[in-house]
Order: sequence, then structure tokens, then C-alpha cells
Amino acid sequence: MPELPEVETIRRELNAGLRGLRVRSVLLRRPEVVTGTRTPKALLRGTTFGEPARHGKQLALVAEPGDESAAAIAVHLGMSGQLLLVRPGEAPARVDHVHVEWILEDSAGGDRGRLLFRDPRRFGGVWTFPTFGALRAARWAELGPDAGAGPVDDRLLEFKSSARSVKATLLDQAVIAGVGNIYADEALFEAGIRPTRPMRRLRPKEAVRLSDALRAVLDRAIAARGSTLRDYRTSAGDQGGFQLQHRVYGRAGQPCVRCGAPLQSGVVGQRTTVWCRGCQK
DNA sequence: AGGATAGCCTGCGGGC
DNA sequence: TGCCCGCAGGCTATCC
Repeated sequence: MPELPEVETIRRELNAGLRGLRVRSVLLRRPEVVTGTRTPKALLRGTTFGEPARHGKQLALVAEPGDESAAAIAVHLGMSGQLLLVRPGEAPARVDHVHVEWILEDSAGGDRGRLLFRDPRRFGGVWTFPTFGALRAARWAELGPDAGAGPVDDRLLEFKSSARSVKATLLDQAVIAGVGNIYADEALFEAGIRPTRPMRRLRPKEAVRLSDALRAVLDRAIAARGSTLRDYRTSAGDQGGFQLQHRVYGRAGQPCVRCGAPLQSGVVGQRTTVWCRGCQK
């Protein structure tokens, strides 16, 4: 499920494999996945890819030179979205649910394969903008600070009078961008904080612990190239490896890795949540 | 303010 | 074997 580590993994791979390639043409197979102008030009036909950008779970494919005035599109992977880089002459693993294809060429006009946006459940999508600056102003301005960009304890303490649970707060992209159900549960376990705890009961020391835990979990997940539960693949089509390191997510009823007691599960912030009653206070 | 609910959509696994 | 049902996850909208 693409959260920050999965999207960052894809961003890095696209930076290595897509940057410098030019869009020869665009095939829009299912137009309704695109919001905004749906012309080939708005979908970057004729431009050369620069370094992709990311904020939280959102990715921006930016044309050279990559500044605020460069052409850009936003891609959100939602639940099941994939951005797959297919080499010339290669066949993608699957061709169903491919909604957009960018046909790629090098500066000499040689075939460099395709980039595919595939999204079976269609919770994701593509948004077109005149410029990267407009994209940031329209789509990223409402997001909180990126969870991977720096400490978030000060940000969390802004909610010190809130009755909302710490889990629901972590999942709110306007508070902190990039955390989803997996990494919220993993970070809360690592920090020893119960997901149901109201924000107003979070002590400053615990906010620091949670910020540190979040950073540590996200770093380890990026190093493992994300978590593949079902749909997530890197742009090379590979699975991530961090699912093997999950301590609580998906482990309801199994023994806590720290104390051995069976892990508790319930619904917190409208999401299935797993925690240890003994280790998380 | 924020909790609850529904909706979007597909695929999978459990139960029968 | 096959059908039905529930559920998974990210996000938005609506109602209370």
C-alpha cells in the first residue's frame, strides 16, 4: 500500500530510469483517471523528464529544467496504483488496468520503452497542471510537512489540546504527509504509545519519541524498498521487503516481539489497528 | 472539532 | 468447484 516509503522508492527508481527521456506520445486509455486538462500536451508529450518530486504519498513528474515554471503532473497511487517502467521490447507483467502510457524516446529519437500508470482499484489518479509551481500551490499546499523531511514533534505538539487519537492524527495528511495505516501502527509500537491515546495526553517527551520512531521506521522501510502486501511494486516491477520486518501491522493475535503477549486489534480512527497492550501505554 | 458512515473499485480469501 | 460476503486500503463528502 503506497505510503511514503513506497512512493519514495518509486521516485528514486524513476529518477534513475526516467530522467532525461522524452515523451514521444501519450496513450490515455481511461480518461477519467486524469483530472484537469486531458490533452497529450498537458500529459507532458514533447517534454523531457527531470527529477521527480514527492510530498507525502504524492509524486510529481516534472519536465526539465525542474523549476517552478516547468511542466508537471501529479500522480497519486491511492491503494493499488503502480508506475511501471517497461524497457524497449519488454512486455509488462500485466496489461489489465493500465490507464495511461507514456511512450519514451531518447534525445536521438530512439525507442526507450514506456512508463505505465496501472491502478486496478482506481483510488489513485493523475492531475495535470500548467506548471510545477501551480501543482504545488494547488495540491501540496494543503498537506502537512513531509514525514521524512525532518522532526515532527513540534508539529504534533500543535495539537496538544485535541481530543483526537494520536493514530487518527498521524493518518491526517494535513497534519503530517506520508503516513498511512502500516507505518502509523509500526511507529506507535516503536514509540511505546497506544494508538487510542488522545493528543492532549501526549507529553512533549513522547512527541519526541514518536517523531524519532517515525523517522526510524520510515528510514528502515525505504532501505527495504517499501512493504508489498499485495499490489505494491517498484517501478521495475519488484516487490518491497519491509513487510518481513512488520512488528504489529497484520499481526493481530500473534505474540508481541517484545513481551510475547498476543497483540490486540481494533478500529481506531476508522482503521484496523494493531498494538500491544503491555508495551504501548 | 471530529466521529461516524458511505462511496469510489477490484481482488482475494473464508465460509458454506 | 463455485457463489456470496466481507474486507483491505487512501481519500473525500456529508451528516451529526
